[in-house]
Amino acid sequence: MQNKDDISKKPLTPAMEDYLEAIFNLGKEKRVVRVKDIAKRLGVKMPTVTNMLKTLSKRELIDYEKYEYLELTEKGVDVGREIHRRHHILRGFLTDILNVDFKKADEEACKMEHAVSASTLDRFIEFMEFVQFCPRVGLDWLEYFDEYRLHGQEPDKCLARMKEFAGGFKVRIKTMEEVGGEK
Amino acid sequence: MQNKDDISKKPLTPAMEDYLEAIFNLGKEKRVVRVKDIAKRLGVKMPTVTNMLKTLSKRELIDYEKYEYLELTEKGVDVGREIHRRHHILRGFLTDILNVDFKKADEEACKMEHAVSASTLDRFIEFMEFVQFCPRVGLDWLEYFDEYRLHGQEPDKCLARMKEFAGGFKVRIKTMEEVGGEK
DNA sequence: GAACTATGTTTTGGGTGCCTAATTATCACT
DNA sequence: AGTGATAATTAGGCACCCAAAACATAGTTC
Repeated sequence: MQNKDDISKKPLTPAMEDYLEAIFNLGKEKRVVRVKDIAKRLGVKMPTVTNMLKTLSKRELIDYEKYEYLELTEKGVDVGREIHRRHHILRGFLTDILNVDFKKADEEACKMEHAVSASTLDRFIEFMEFVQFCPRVGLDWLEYFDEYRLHGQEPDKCLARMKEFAGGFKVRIKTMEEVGGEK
Repeated sequence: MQNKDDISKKPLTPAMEDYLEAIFNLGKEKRVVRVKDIAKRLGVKMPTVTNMLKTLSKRELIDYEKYEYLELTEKGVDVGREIHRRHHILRGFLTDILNVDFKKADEEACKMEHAVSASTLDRFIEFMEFVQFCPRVGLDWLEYFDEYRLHGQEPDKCLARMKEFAGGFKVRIKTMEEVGGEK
């Protein structure tokens, strides 16, 4: 009893999560999931996959008999979906907010998804919702960011935009020492 | 010649980067850096540190003779400073933008700092600068985000705030399917 | 039904990163 | 100089992740 519980309580390693995500995604793309496909998707060799499948099977995250098809268990699906969700959210943040190109965003999201806690991930979601939701920043605000990025710090431009729909008001500009810099 | 080059080209592992960052920070805090201090800082045992020091020494990232003081090489300082900078920026993003509490932000920045490329990190910096810099979103905008987080989606409030300094205007609200959601 | 092909598995081994236990070096003090 | 406390190292082992090579299974083709 304690033995079984111990197994299910052990935290998953990042690699396990990657495999479950890959299997989850392949399961949605194809009729059956093959060892070969998993290997290709993750850029590893087939024996490596076989090993991991045995581990995942012991953990009751997949149903798997050798030489047979494999399927995620209910628990496995939960994990796979959660990791896929993280990936999706973080990639969305990188592409939509920070304007990172898709390929790079996809790669980095794949690493970040193991570093970020559930609660912090929620903050990412709330933040992205907020950006879209609050009229003060939503709309074409992100386009301004793009301009800012590409043409350097031009407060006049940003100010001018502001004044288009608001009266003049005081601007407080913090020094950037605390944000960026090692000097 | 090829041998030596190979050594310097191999990418650093996350663990190596953590050690270099720790040594870099300790070097600024104390007169000398001890194995014991590194172990305490990173939450590992002393033999583990000794092992890693040998590795880092082979890579010419530290100068180190056993039982003697250790120092970062020029190359080691560069890496240490860069990692420290990443840590600082990402933690700043988590605390200042997403409102994650310091302790958790510090922990997660420590993992994220190995996942994010230099160029993406620059986007983080630019974004944070932009938030402070552009009067349209700077100022007390982040306080609005906090309210939004804590009291749920209340477009009226956000709209009301907006109207305080701008005339009424149309609001476009995107569905969140693409941002959050697995359903 | 024998050879061929695609796919999956086992065996063996390497690299990293961590640990414990036992050993050795260093320093301060009398 | 000798002794004890502190610091650092060596030795040995475990978990995780990967890969090359040899072997196993099933299906196809002639």
